[in-house]
Amino acid sequence: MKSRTAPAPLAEDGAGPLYRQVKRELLRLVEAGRYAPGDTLPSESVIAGGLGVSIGTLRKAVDELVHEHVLVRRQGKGTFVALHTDDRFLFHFFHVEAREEAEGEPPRGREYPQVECVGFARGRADDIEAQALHIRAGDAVLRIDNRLSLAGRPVVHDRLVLAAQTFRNLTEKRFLDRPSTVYNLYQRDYGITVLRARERARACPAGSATARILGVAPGLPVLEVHRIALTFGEKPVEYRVSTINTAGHDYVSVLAKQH
Amino acid sequence: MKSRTAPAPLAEDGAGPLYRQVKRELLRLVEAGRYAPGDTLPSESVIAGGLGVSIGTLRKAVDELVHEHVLVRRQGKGTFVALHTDDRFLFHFFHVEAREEAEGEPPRGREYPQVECVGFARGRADDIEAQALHIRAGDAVLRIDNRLSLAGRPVVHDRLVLAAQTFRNLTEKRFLDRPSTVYNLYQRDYGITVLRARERARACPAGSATARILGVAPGLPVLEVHRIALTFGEKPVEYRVSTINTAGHDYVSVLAKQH
DNA sequence: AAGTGGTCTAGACCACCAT
DNA sequence: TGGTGGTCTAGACCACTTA
Repeated sequence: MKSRTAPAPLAEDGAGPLYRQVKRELLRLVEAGRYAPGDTLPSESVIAGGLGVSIGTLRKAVDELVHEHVLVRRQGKGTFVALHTDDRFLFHFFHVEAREEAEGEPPRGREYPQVECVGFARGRADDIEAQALHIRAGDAVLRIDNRLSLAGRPVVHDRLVLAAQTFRNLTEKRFLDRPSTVYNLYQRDYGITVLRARERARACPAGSATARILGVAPGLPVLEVHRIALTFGEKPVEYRVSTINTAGHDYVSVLAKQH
Repeated sequence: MKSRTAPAPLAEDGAGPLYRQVKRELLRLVEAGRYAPGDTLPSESVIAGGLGVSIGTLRKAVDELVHEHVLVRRQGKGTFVALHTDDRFLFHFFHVEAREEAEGEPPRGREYPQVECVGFARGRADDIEAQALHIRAGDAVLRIDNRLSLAGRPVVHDRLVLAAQTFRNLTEKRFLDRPSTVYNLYQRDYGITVLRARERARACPAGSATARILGVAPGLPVLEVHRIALTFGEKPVEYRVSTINTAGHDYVSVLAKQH
């Protein structure tokens, strides 16, 4: 969809540099759904004119939003509100990779996990879930269990916990029928864009449920990753516990700058 | 130290946008030691003039280098080659945090680890170490074992493996007498700046050596983090295996943008 | 050819720091 | 007070996409 109308001029309340005010204003428009995921924004000169700032200032604001994956620029085409359909986004949040065994192993690069839903239940939040999702203990939640396989072998057990109030009418069928990733579902059906996530990892012995799902012996050391996915305003959207069989795979991360 | 002289004009070979060429040139000067860690660079207008580009273009190049932690800007003072003494850098590479136990727990924020050297030995690289450090199996290496404690309790066993050829004359005494972090030692004494690192984590049972160092039962699930620290040109500098007792602590990471 | 983002420039002014 | 980086502007031109 195309958003043709330019935004109204900035209010005068502005704290800090002008380009930050512009950035906050754009963020506000995206958050409010004025510009929806996938939309083409008005051209830079139109936005700049509408807000009453120079194009250089507008560009600096957009630069930061692009860097934060809120917007995407494509030369010659326009500026878009980021969509969670690209492969790029999948690997932004999926960090499990096969370990290169011997030397002669071909570096197969990143692999798509095959996802299989093995549980979909409604329940009441326990203390930990409530704290993670900023809801009250006892509030209604959805608990979804998935098995992720790489090269045909089960490697990860994901348990997703969602506030039922946020994801109204989310049924197992709707969940299974999603065309793309889970985060794409959140965005497309609930207007929720996952911007970033906090993760904490620890080693622990496999519990019986996980052991069954992954096909390993109970008590085997596995990696448990607790993730809280956040949207605008640091609001928690999803609490996820990933249990990873690290016998042949690693949890991978890169520290500091990529370029 | 102050670097007063402006760089020479850019060669004409330039591929890509001008600001990238400028960035490469500045990077080259830092790499070559022309601007050393801690140095004040010439002012932006002087550099821009020397290179024959506008100040805006120079600033865009510096922007990227600041973002990659190669340079640091301080308003009113100047632009500096980044030093690895700031606390900021410590936590850039130290990602272990106490788990908040119950609700009433005070959020103590990040804690400095207390480091204790428990081993310093010379040896020959095995296949894995050689591959990690881009040297040949059998080449001379240093192996340093440290115990890291948080709030007085041993939590991490670090084994550092370094190519002896890169770190000539590094003795146990010199290592112990370092004034600051290990990465600061690399930079100050060997001119090696660690820019980024790749890490791979997995769960496994504690080996006997680690169990002894951490004071846990052998076989307890622990988190093993394999890190390769890189300097300019993606050159590996250090191979480090951190073994973490995750009974009361987590390995923490943030995905996607921080701002 | 027209419209978009990407680069580059030149200059004015502000905010901060040292002296 | 003078020098530094930080912000903002206005305009020219380039590179890419679409029609």
